[in-house]
Amino acid sequence: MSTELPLKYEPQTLEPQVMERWLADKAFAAFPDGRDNRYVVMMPLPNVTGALHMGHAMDNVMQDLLIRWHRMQGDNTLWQAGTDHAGIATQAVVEKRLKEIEGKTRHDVGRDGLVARIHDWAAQSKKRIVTQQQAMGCSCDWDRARFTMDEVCARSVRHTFFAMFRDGLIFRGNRLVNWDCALQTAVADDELYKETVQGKFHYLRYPVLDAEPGEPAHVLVATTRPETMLGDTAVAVHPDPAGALRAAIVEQRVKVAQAPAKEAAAAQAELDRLLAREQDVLPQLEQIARMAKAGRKVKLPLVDRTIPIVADEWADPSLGTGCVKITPAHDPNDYAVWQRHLHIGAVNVLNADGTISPAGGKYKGLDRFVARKQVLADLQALGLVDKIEDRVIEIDHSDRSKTIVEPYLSKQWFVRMADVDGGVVMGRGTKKEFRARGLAQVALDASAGTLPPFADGSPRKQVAFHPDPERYRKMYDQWLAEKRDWCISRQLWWGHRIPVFRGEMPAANLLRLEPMLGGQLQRDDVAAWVLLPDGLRLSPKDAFAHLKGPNAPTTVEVQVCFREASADAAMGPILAGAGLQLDPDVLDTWFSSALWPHSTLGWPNPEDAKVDAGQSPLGSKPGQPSALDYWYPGSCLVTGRDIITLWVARMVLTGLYNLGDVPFTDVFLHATILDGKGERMSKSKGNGIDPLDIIGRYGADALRYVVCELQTGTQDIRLPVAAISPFTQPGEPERLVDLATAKPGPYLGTFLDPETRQPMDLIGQYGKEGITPAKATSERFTVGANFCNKLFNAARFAFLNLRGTPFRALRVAELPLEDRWILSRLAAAVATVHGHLADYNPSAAIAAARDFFWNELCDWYLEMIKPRCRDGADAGARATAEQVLATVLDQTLRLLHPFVPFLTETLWGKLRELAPQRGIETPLADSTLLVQAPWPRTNPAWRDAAIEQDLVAMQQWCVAIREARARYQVPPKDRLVARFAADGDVGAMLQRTAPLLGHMSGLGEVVIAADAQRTPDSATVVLGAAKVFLLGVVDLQKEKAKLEKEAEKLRGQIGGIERKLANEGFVAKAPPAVIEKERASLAALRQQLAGIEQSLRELG
RNA sequence: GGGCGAUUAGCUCAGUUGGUUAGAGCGCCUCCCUUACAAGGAGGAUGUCGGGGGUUCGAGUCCCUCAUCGCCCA
Repeated sequence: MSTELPLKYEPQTLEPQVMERWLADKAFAAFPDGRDNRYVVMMPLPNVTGALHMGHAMDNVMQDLLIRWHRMQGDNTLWQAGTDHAGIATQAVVEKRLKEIEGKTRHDVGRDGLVARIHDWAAQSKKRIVTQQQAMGCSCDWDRARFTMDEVCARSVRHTFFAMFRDGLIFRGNRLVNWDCALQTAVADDELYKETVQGKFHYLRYPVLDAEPGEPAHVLVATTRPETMLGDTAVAVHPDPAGALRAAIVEQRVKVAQAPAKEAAAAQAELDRLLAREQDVLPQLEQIARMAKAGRKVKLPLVDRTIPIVADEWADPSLGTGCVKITPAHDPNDYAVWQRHLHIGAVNVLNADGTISPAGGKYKGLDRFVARKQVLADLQALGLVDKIEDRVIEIDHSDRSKTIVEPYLSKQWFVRMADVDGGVVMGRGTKKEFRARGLAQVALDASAGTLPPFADGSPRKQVAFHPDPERYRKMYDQWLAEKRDWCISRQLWWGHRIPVFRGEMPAANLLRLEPMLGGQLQRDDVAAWVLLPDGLRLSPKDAFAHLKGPNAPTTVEVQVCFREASADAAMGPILAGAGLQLDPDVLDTWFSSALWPHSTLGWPNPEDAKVDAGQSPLGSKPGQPSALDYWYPGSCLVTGRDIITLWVARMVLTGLYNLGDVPFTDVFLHATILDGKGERMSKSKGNGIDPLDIIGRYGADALRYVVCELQTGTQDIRLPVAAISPFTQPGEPERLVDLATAKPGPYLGTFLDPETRQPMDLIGQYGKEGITPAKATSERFTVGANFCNKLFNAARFAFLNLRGTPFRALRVAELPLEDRWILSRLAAAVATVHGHLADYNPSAAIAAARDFFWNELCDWYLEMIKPRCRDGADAGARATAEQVLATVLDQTLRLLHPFVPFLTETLWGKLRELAPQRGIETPLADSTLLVQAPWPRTNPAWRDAAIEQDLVAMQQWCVAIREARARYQVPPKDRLVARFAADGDVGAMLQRTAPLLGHMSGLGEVVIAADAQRTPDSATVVLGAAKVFLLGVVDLQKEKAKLEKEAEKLRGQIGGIERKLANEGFVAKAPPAVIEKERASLAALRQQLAGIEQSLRELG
């Protein structure tokens, strides 16, 4: 470290120097060694879509806090860094730019071309992210950074897919997805947003086939999307319309009875409507329900299909026509009806681009919105449109393309989460192998602690959540308990391609291949399945047998997967000859992220994992285990609540599946960062602010301090954010624009400056559009900057007084009072901070550290030793003060280092120069860099309850005297004469602390005597049973008013306790200890009141 | 619609198993540029603990209910 400390605290120059030093020294690098105590944190990999925001800052700071804390405790500590390729998000960003800048679509540049461009984008993003993380002080092992698409991770993905495919856990099936017709891909639920639009509700008539006398000629249904009728496969009616309607009426009656006045009319109107339906609609519904039971059918117009009427509770007799058209391929609820009535089938009438498919008959090829008009016109011409109503509807839109998404039935790949007959082998081939019922179940067992023990009988580790174990475990368990299959395919080009060759072929062809394939299929690096047209999936062996049997189908689908990616190129052409093609889809990003805790360590084989040039190898060395053997399972996953299901659960189950062990034992769920409006910060909302903006203004330590302070428990954090207006003139004062109230600008992430009405760009993406960039700030961070400034100056004070005095072995018992006190408080603070960190409570930890440093070390200790540090003071006393000061500063810097690493590291270097050996009885263990120095340990011998008690009492007197000085406006430099009227314990305490008390409260002369007398011009301060008279300051009126006020307050408190003690119930039922406590405090308060009343009498 | 949570000082948040008249930081008011620090020091003011009901000798804390807000899942 540089030996010269600047005069002022300047994080902007200091922090980069410190990080440079850490990186040059490879201070964060981890290597397996002989230590058994390990600490491993796998960074929740940020995605390469763009830059990090404050939510990531929270995540990274929490991890760095734990990592630095454990590193200092001597654990072999690995913080695994890296990034996620984030399939759809990244592809969408790059496609958007391609369109904007070059006017091209992905089809123009082709699959390889697009992927190459995304790689370029990802490389830039990764660089930016690392810059941000290093600026925040993240102490990751940068030589091990991974990317979910690099060779090491890709091999893990491949081997995992292969194993699950071989085990029958991965399969291809039907699924209703949200289809983005513009991007031509499925989008996830969290990539949707709803928009309310003015739409229409169309009532359509479907003619009843062979209507019998008395039966309606038509069934009336209603829809907002008439073109979907082309895909209808049934019409549904409630099986018991009368009962259901009756139930609705009863429920509504209750609502009417309970409705508050302002809602009464609306509730009554709804009840009236339901009652009317009993007359108007119900009779016909009853009849249709009977028809459904009789298996009657209707004729679907335009496509001339005959479809059944089914009885299903989805059809609500209190809504619409009471009957519902069922389009399983294009509506989630209808899909559910299909699952209950499989015989009705499903007809997909859309192509991937949103045009009508051949199943739509003569509408084939029309865009869905064109088809909508055409279908409606044709139905009208046939007189089958009953009426059309205006209606406000909410429609899902794709966040990526901003277009309306369509529910769309498509074939997707899934991981089976449910239990499997015969179970699933976990950790196959490892020493930890065991059998589980299914993937979801094994993850449930991990949180419940019900995983089977290891072969040697020792318990398998489990997963615990913090800081609210029950709440978070419930979230995790409830999601997993559904055991819903995990859809892992995405219709994208960016990602890990699904490594399955598949295609249909005549059964005869397959049989002809049997002699050739027989041997191949015995190999353990090839897996294949044969699917029969009815969906039955058979192993090749069973398939050959089946195809030779009596009910053999004519065509089958064959799926083949190789364990090694290299086999694809070799086998691809051969398989193509048999009609098998590599599946075009890619895997869900979460599939590769789920493997992160072991893929990064080189699974399946760290010995030959191909890391990048210059990176730390993952394999074993003579006498040292591989990275995987040494660091798996890891320790703690630090992430946000929203990711519990998406990620935590999946990491647990893949870890167990591949390695037979959990990926980590603890999950720390930190708060979500919200903006000033209380909305979650996110890239897609454009309200995320760049930590670098904050760091540039306040410093990384200030950012970290505040982020730690904000992390209290389970409470989400509101962070009001302002823009620094870029439209002020030079010389004009800075103007902050509150983004919670500022009007939004033309693009996401832009706002209007209220003064100039000009737009500002807060996310730095609209330079091309000519929008002025603006930096964000939040005044919350001044607290952190102030703290750092205080620390800097306190250390500077110490440095001014440290003169390289050599270490001497001191005996604590012989030290002056203030030294013994600060050592006692230090020991307490170390224990408290450590305890709060162990409880995953950074806010309480930093508050405790701050309280010690500021309220005890700075406010009292540094002031108390000033007399000893002055020139001319006793040399021995001064040397002792220096040694204690150096020791306390040493321990304080260590204690604060995980929170504010840059500043503490800087001060550490200077401290080591000025006090090369620190310690009291013996020298403390030293380290060149603080980042690698040992964490302070509580020295129980330093704790001294009696001295702490004395000092607390002394401080109370001091504050009371200062308050009197403030009240009488005694100038700070005036030394007062004080007469303490005290004896017994209080008198003894005052005797012991008199010199300190005198110094700290500006007393010139101190008298302590049981019979001390006031002078007429004395101010009186009463504390408990004792008083002090401050001579020569009094203003009689002020003095009386003050004493009256104190007396009044005491009378109030006494009254409260007296009432409580007079309450028979309290005395009878409260625990004796509580009653005793009340009696004691009553006595003390009465004594104090008596003292004040006496003083009042003396004043006349 | 189902689940999980939140609502405490002007702002952002603490408040452990129910137990004196509820705390912190920021902001605010008064005084002080005292030789580490004005990004500081000394002192001070500030609350119907979202509304209503209940349990209890005693409720910010436990229960019910309503309102508002957030997150996850459908």
